[in-house]
Amino acid sequence: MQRKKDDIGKCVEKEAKKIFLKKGFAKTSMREIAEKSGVGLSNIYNYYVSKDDLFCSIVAPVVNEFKEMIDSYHNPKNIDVTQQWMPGMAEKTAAEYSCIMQKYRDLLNLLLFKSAGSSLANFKEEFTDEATEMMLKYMDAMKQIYPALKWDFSPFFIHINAVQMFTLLEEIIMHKISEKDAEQIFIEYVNYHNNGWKILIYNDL
Amino acid sequence: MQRKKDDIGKCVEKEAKKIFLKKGFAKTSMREIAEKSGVGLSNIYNYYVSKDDLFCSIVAPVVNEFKEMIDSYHNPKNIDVTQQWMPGMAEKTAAEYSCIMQKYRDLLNLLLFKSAGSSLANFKEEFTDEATEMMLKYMDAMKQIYPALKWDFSPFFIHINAVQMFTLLEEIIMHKISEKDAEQIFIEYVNYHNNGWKILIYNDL
Amino acid sequence: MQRKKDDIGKCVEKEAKKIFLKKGFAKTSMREIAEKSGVGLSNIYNYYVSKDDLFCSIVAPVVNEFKEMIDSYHNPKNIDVTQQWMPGMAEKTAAEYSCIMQKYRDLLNLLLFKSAGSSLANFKEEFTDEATEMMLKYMDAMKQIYPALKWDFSPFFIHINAVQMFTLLEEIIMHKISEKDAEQIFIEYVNYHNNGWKILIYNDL
Amino acid sequence: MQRKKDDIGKCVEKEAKKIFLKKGFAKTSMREIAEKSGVGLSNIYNYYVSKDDLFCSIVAPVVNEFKEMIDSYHNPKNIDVTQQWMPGMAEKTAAEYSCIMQKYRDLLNLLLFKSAGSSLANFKEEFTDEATEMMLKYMDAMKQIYPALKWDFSPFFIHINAVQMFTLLEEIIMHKISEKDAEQIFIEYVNYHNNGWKILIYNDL
DNA sequence: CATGAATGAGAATTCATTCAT
DNA sequence: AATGAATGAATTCTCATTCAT
Repeated sequence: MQRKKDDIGKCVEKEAKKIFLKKGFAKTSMREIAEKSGVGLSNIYNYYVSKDDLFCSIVAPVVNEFKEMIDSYHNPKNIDVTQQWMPGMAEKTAAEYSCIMQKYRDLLNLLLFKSAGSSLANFKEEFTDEATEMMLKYMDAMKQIYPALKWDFSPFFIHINAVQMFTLLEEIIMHKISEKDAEQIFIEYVNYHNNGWKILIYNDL
Repeated sequence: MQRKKDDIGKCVEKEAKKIFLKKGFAKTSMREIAEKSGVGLSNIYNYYVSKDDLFCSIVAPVVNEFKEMIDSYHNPKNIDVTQQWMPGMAEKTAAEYSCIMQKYRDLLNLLLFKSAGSSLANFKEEFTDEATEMMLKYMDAMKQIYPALKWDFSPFFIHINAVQMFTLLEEIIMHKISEKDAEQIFIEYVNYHNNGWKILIYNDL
Repeated sequence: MQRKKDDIGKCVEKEAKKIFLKKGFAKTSMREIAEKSGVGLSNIYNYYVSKDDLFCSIVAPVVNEFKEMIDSYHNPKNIDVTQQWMPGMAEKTAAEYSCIMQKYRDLLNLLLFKSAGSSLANFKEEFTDEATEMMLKYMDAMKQIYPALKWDFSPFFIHINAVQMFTLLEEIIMHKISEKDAEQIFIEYVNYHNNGWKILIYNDL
Repeated sequence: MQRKKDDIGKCVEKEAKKIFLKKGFAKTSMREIAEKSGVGLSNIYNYYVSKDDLFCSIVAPVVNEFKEMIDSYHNPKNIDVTQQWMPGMAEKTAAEYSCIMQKYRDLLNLLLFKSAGSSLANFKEEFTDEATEMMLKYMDAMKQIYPALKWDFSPFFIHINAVQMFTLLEEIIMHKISEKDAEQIFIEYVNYHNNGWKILIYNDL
């Protein structure tokens, strides 16, 4: 009757994921997870500290990707402005989002729509806050290098942009847009906004 | 001990609003509302059919404003295309959102961030779906009048635009942007997007 | 807005009857009665001491008929055995039941099927107990007059007979037998049992 | 503090049975059952899905006996009409009822008198309906074999007979007739009615 | 006679989590 | 690692009835 540790973990997470997706974090009970996964209710607590811990474990891969995304921007060589001009950065970002969505559509669904009640309920907000700070630093760096251009955007404006990226993800998930269509949408979205950015940056010229 | 009907209603709603704002719908208990408002728990049920009913009552004003917004667009004279050119429409819409946000910032907060678990949990989605259908009809009408221009946008694209309007509201609320700043943001937002629209509509010319 | 006393009473009872019939005593709430009848909930208590009192009032006519039935048997002239031979008595009884059912089918429905939870929940039992005692006395009297015949029936046997009369009523009500068919059934029933009685009474002869 | 599963089950059911018997299903609270049985209120829900489930579990044995009774009649060899003449059938049926009553007097009491409010509230009606259908089929079969005799009884008449069997049970239970007396009563009852049936079946001859 | 406000006890059920084994 | 038993606080909601006006 004893399965291997990994086996149990995978099994519980797999079933829990299904139920979380259907009912959301708050309305999912540990009991149901136990029953559906065939693992003893109390045994689950040998693997996960709490319901929240279980949820976080499930959703960890996508959360980590986002964290790595942030980290990569902290790495100085990634802001080598001579290499990485603003629009290029937008493109890169969009590509990353797109990639994440392809790999983790379900988990994103969980994270963005089903996490109410969990400790990740505010993930979007927290992440975009960080991303905003990041971006502001980047802008500052750029200002040193191209002082002639306009780099003074309000934090709020930057934040909005970060969030709207998520909005895009949310819409694609919610309307079950196919991967192929989604890719196209990302490209269009970036083009659309790159024009916007360019106009703003070269503003007074 | 007997207060007037209005008194009770106001009192309960006022306290409930506070707690809903702090904890969200799901994590707020009727018990607490009763205690904080000084109204007997069971007595509340003489005024509101259920916790959900109470929440909806509190949030009704802003919900109604949105409904009226939709209704006004159903009224043919509001889509008098000869009078109401696309960008103008966007401006009008933005003004309406801005106005709603000024009047009902707290209620919007409830509706957009704290409604998980209630029957209004999907308000944003439902409203933007309706708004999208509305817009598509408008586009159709325009096509009859200006057949040379491009009016074929995908429902998804339209929907995104509707949702991003909400994203803007959400950001303003969440970051506690002052009314004055918010107004400015709305104007900039509309300008920014009007340019986008124009380019798209006059596309092939 | 003020209706006459009678008016209110009738109105409340009429609506209450409907609801009691649909849901039974226990699952009917005074609130619903108040709402459906358009009479203020607390005002109902000016007319009826309690929910139970209301139920009893509604059902009073049929209860009284049964009481009168009992009383009439207490009246010595109704047991004038020279006039009223056993089978005749059965017939008379059946006729009475039939008559009651014709006049009060709804109330019987209430009394027999919907009274659980009220003070009349055990009406059938209580009535048949009384009827049984009655009958035993009658048998005793008969024994004085026709000592040659067999009059020694167990109380239980008598009781069964009384109850089965109710069973008949219950079936007719539950299966919504038409008045006409019901009448025929009563006649057949009595004939069937009269034969039974005769055989038993003349047993050893 | 931990008892074995069986222990708990038995203990809860035993106490619940007592209370149900005293107060009836509707007026019995899970609270009281928990207190009296010394089992934590919420713990009961680890064994029984609901109050109704608990009640049904208690009463299951007798319900099953009735189900088996029905099933046995569905088995063709049990309606081997050459072997099983009508009166014999009646006798067999009575014997079965008698047997059930001997084994499950308390549970019958619950089922017939205390089940109001539970999902078994209409057990008698539902069972007799089924039994009636059964009997009608049997009559049809008999008609093929003994076409000269009268087999055309109205469903209602058949139903009455089925119900009266229950009435008998009810009376025996309610008046706490001893097992011995009850047996005698069943025999007399069957004899009494067998005569009735014979007369009816050979009616026109 | 009528009303709206109020009450307070009580209902079933849920749930995440812990504990002893 | 695994299990079944146990917990206890919490939850929404119901209801007959009373009271002040």
